[in-house]
Amino acid sequence: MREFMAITKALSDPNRVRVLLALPRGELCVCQITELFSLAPSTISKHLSILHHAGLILSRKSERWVYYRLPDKSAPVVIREALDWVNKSLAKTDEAAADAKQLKRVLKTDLAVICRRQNCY
Amino acid sequence: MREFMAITKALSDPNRVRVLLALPRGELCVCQITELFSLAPSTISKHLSILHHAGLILSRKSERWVYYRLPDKSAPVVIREALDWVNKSLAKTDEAAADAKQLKRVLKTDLAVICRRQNCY
DNA sequence: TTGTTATTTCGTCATTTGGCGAAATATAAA
DNA sequence: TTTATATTTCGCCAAATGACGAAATAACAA
Repeated sequence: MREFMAITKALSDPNRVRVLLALPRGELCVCQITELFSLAPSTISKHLSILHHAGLILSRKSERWVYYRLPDKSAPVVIREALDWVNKSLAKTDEAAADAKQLKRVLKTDLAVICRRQNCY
Repeated sequence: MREFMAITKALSDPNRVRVLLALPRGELCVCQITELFSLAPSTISKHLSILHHAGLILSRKSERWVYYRLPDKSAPVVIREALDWVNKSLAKTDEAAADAKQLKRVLKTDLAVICRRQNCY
C-alpha cells in the first residue's frame, strides 16, 4: 500500500506526468528536462527525486550529468502497468504532442549550450 | 490531460483508494463508508465527491440514502484501466483484508443503527 | 591546488489538501 | 405542517505540496 501510494502521489502532479511522457524516446539528463519544461533546476530535481523514489524512473550518472530513463520490462508489475496506463492514456494528447515538439528542439541543441543557459535562472 | 489528472489526484489519497477497494463487493451508502473508515461524514462526502468527479465511482439516490458504486464495463477505458490497476495491485494487501473484514461487520449491522451512530461525532 | 559546472539539498513562501464541526439542503416520517 | 435524518456545503485550521533562490555537493578542467 505504501509503495502504491508513492506511485499515485508521484502521478498526481502534471509536470511529473509530462516527464514520464518525454522519456519513452530515451534517457534525458536533468538540464535537458529543465530546458524542456522551463522550470528551475531545483524544482525539476525534486520532481525527478519523487518519480525515482516511486520506482517510475531509473537514473545513471555519467561524468557530470545524471540521466533519467524509464525502467525496462524487468520492473515490478505495478510499475509497468502504471507507466503503460499513463502512456496509453496521454501519448496522443495535445500536451504530449507539444512537449514532443519542444523535445525535438532540445535534442538538436548542444548539451553544453543548454546547461550554460540554466545559469540565467 | 485534465481528465487524467483528476483521476491521478483522486488516487493520491489512501482513504479514497480504500473506498475503491471496498466497493467491488457492491454499492455502499455514505453512512456505511463513514462507519467503515471512522471519519466524519463531511470528510467522507468530500472524498466521494472527488472520486465521483474523476469518474471513478457512480452514485444513486434512493429514499434518504445516496449509494456509491463502481462503474460498469461501459465506463471509459482510462477509468476501467485505473480501477483494474488499483484492484490488481492492492486487493491482496493486509490493508484491504482488514477493511474487508470490517466491511463484513458493517454489512451485518442494520443500516438504521449505523446511521444513528453517526450523530455521536 | 583552484575554478567551473551539473545536480541536489535546504530554507522560505504561497497554495492546496485533508480533517473537523456547524449550518444548509433534501427527503421521509409524524 | 413540523420533526427527524442522511448527505452536502461552508468556513476554519494544521499539514503537505510545489515553486523558487541560495548554498552545498560532486565531478571534471585548468
